[in-house]
Amino acid sequence: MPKTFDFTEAEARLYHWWESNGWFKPEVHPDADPFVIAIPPPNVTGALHNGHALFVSLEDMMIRQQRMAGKAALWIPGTDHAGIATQLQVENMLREEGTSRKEVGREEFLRRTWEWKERYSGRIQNQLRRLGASCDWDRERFTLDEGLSRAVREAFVTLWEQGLIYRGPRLINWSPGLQTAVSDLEVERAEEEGHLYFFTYPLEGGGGIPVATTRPETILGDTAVAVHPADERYRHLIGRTALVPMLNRPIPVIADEYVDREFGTGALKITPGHDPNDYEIGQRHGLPVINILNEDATLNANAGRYAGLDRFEARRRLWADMQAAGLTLKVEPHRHVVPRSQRGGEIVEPMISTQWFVKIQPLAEKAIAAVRDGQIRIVPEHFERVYFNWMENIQDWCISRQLWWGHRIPAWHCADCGQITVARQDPDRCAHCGSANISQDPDVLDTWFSSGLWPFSTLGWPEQTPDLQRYYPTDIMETGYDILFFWVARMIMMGLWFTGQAPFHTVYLHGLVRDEHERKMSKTAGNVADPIDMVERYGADALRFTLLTGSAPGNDMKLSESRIEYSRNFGNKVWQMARFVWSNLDGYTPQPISDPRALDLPSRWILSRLHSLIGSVQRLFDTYQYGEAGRQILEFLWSEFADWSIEIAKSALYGDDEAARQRTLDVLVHVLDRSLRLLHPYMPFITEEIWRFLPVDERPLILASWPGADERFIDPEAEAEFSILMELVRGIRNARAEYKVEPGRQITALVDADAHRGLITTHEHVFARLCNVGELTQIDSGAAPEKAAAVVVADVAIYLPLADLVDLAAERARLEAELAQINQQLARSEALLANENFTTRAKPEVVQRERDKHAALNASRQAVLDRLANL
RNA sequence: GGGUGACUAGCUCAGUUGGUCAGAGCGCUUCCCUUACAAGGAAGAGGUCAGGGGUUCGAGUCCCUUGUCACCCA
Repeated sequence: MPKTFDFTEAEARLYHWWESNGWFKPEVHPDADPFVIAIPPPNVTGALHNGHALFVSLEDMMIRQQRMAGKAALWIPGTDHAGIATQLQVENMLREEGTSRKEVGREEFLRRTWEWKERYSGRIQNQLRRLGASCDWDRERFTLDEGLSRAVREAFVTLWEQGLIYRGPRLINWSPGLQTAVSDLEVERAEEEGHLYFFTYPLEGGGGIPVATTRPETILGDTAVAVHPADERYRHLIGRTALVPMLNRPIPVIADEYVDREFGTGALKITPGHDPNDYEIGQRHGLPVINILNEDATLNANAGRYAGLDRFEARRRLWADMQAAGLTLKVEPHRHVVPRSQRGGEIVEPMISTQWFVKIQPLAEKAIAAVRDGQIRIVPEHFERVYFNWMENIQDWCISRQLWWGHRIPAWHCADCGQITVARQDPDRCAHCGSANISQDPDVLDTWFSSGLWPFSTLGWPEQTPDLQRYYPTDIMETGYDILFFWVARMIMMGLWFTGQAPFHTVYLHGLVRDEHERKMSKTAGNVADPIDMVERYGADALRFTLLTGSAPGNDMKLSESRIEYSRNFGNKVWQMARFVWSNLDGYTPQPISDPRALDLPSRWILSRLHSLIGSVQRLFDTYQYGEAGRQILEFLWSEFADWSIEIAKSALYGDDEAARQRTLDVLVHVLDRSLRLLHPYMPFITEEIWRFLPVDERPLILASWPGADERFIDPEAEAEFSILMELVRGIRNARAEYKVEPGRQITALVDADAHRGLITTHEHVFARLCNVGELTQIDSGAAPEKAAAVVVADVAIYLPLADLVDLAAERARLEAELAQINQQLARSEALLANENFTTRAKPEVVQRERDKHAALNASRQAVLDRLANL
């Protein structure tokens, strides 16, 4: 084995080896139960950032573990066409070329976008490979693939036929920058500094009502002024007619309890065409709806002389004119919520527009029920409440986008009869009047409409393909909580609706990876870090292990480089452990361990620890606690196997007893073997590379079986006995450090061990190796010399005669401190045991453990007291 | 307004069947290049687990409440 692991070289080689042998495919276990994850498809023209690296690590870990557990593990990779994001990129490119999408036309634009897609789609595949993703590349999908497009069409037509898709004018969110409608979810609202404009709404026949607004230009679209019916100030004005400033359009003064008497002037201008609340009020009162905006957010003819002006320019001009007309009162600074486009960042305008909608209620009901009755489980559980909270207040989904990049809506408008034909096959005639004068709707579907079908469209739906039959429903949907509504909820709704089955039984939501300023990774924030940078510096295993152990499900994490470095160091540590074992394998033939009870104490101890670890890891995996499992594996390997087992094993390995050597190697290899299996889903590369050097299994580690805990190795007695040895070693090391004994200086020790005399004499080599004690001599109680440091554990007292170093006063102080500590613990223990409620109601093993502890403490206390008396 | 989460060592964070759970990394102090590993080893210092109340024999761990912060939805 090389002295260190060259991850750069090995990662590429191993990945190719795995992939070219078809080991990422579920067919490696043709008859097994499947285990399926559909990847959350990243934007095809994007690049993966550290947030993506987290999901890749998690999903690959799940897939690898299940594959080792014998499942037909299938991880379906793929990408999303990401309508708005991609179109924006291509439009930017065109702008740089001095042209625009409207200039080049739809066909040319799409050609250019496909070109763009081809150029960038390889980037994500490469990144996934670099991270070690063991996905089945033969089953890779893209949302605009022919098959997936068929699925989209089938879904759309079905919903239309079921009366669940409708088209009509509604108040929607209009993004003037993107020139498309966007869904509620694609609008981000934040408080911003703005102004509150106070003015007088003139009344026909004289007088006026003071009104306040944050968007004066919307005055031009007002169709009423509302006051609270119980407001004494304005009550008498209800029923009168107001005149829209500058336009002199007459509108009624109405009464509505929605009006907040405390806000502004207590009177509210109503603009149903450009405000959701006003729209509601307008509906209640049968008010007309006036749209004053063009698609680019300039004002239209309804704005009279302001037509053609940009919305903000119109605001200034109108206000100036109103000022000149003496209608304005004051302008105050005001914090208010401003809706902005999630993608473009510009202010979104509520606007009346004819769009396509999904009547979502019937779908949502099924989706709520599926989680409610446990068909689908969300991890961590508290997100179920978040899910219900949203689902129960869900609004119809605006699915049309005025974009070109996406699935074109399969609807044709008839120029003759005005009817709509929705069809699975492109029609050439109107289904209603037979006219050939039809044209396809120009809009495309919201990207999430196709993503919602992902778990089954990737497997061939609507065709009943063998893959669909074998691998659907999938098992786990692992993704970030930030797209719970965008995507997960819609997959659940559409999965249930179209396949009659929940698309997965578990939703595992990971937290967000944030940068050092705790910002979410996003292209707009410009803080995206390419995970490959870290892979190149520390290796994929280090990054993966860090991401997997650094956070709890649903919790955000800050990715710190020092943590990645530590993971890299851990990988190296594992490599060195393996190299040590490997270097002792000359002439060794592995033997299974047949009788654990025949082994020495350190062996029984580490085997017991290992198998309890295996059990613990299994329990943690079963409850999705991957981080904790990973940390326990590290803790075991580093703090138990390396620090104790390997060190102690050296005595046998360097000795002359061939049988002992064989037994020791059997144990080391056994532990290493199982540990590598446990670690492989976390650190696939280094573990696979080590595996190749060990005489353990013919199969590659990626296909090796997942270990199970073997009860025969669980040995609480050995663990208890060995912990005494550990405590003694630590005590001696501590005493040596306190008395500043040079590490290289071998010392002798006198032992006064009561019942544990045998334990000490049998393990002299342990003390020799771990704390450099050359010779252990048994002595009678009280026979220790004065000038010696005492180390006490249970009924064992070890004296280190450090004549020239031991200062009696210091030693007394040391022992006094220890006594105080023992007394403290003893007091707690005694109080507990004296409590009848505890001894009768606590679990027996807990009580027994407390009794053992109490006995040991008592023994220690007596020994320390004796020693103090003798000093 | 509705909902969710966080508050644990100087910093970043683990701690999900309630009983060695008071931990890890980094940082800090003191030693050691001991033939697997200085990407390492050994020994330490450091926290009344935000405040209060409750359930329990026993609570960072469950319940209520207060405070601060963050996020989501309207």
